[in-house]
Amino acid sequence: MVRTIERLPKKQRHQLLQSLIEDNPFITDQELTRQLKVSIQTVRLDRLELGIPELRERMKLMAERSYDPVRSLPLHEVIGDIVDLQLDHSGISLFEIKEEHVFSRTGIARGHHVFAQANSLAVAVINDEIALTATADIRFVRSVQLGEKCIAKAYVRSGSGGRSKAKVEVCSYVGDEMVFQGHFVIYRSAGEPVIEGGMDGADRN
Amino acid sequence: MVRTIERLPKKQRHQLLQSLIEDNPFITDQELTRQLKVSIQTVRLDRLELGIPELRERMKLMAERSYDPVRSLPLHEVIGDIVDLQLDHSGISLFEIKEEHVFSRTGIARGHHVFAQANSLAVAVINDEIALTATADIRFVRSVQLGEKCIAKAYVRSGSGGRSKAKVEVCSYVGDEMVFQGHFVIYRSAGEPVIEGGMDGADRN
DNA sequence: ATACTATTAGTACCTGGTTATAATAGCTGA
DNA sequence: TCAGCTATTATAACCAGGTACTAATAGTAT
Repeated sequence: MVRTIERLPKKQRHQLLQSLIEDNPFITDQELTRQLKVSIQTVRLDRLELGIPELRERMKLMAERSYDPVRSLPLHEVIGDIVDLQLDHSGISLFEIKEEHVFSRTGIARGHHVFAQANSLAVAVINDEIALTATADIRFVRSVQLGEKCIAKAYVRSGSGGRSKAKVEVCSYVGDEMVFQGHFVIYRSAGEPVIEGGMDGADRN
Repeated sequence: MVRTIERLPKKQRHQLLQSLIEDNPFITDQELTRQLKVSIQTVRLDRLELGIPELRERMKLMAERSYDPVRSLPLHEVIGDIVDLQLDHSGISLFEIKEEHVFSRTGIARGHHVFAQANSLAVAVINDEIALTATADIRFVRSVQLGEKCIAKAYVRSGSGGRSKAKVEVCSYVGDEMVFQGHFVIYRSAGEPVIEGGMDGADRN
């Protein structure tokens, strides 16, 4: 094994290749050939062994991940899945904390996502054509972690009649633990409730 | 002009092509050929005229945008573009209200987007490794419309020292008009500010 | 010597295009 | 009516960046 010192042993080359691709996924096999000082076939065999897809596949994967219609618009229309809705009375929604909702360093959910779930629910529970948040007084009781499922429960406290403001209280839980509490005041259009029945609210935008 | 009704006039085809690619950037010319009922050459001429790059270029652009090491984190994590940041003192961010942020029926921005901008800024302005929103007291002064540009200004009111809580006031404007006001209480890790100098904060995720 | 691994080489083929050239259809203005 | 124009389609050469397969070579271990 008088391996010419020029070239690394296979294992080390694999590691180097891994890291080269990792910190520049846009590198071609040609370039790798030059940097690793081995033939292009070797580079390709190495990729095969390591299960690293070709340049175009890598780009496609990155593009797809960033395109994912849910992910790219993390704050879409309604945040969370509304699983129960009694208009002008109460509602429940579920929201799972995913990668895109957390501080990457700590895995703790950004406050505005937790707020968004509560706000969406508070607006959805108001049985009116137009409902807008006027004020909110909120408290993040404890931080919510990546992977946890947030259950938000909303109760209309007053203003369920035809008045122009409604008060809604929303509490969010992970398991039994309360993680968020908020008092919302919601403007409503004019007490002209749109009769839509007690649907799941998915089409109430 | 007894154009066989099968095919659309050029202008409409261009529009259709635009929207087809827009809501599926991964479509090939082959598929477009089938959907538009014209030859692949026509599809390519159309792309040329419209300045739409080929599939691979589109994927590459998407991949690059999502990969850009500086931009990718702030883009996903912070809502709004931070244009000025004086740590522990003040900050300004811009956020344009787009289709995906409004109630489709009314064109009015959903409250949680306006909140998200303010919350992001309030957290960003705190010069600490970990900063979390504890409580917030917010008021939506007037509704924000589709297309309007929200300018959020944050000022640290107290707690800029090493204390474990900081108070931040954020006001958002459209032009001269105040549209949102919020008082945030932000938890900070332990008063161990990371010295980064007065940078623009782009690398503070 | 034999078998085995690592490396290199070469060829055919693939996708999803670009570029250039040409042919065709259909209408338009003089 | 006919030249000229636009829109469309066809054809062929070429490209990047690969995959898949076959084969040759060098060195090493048994």
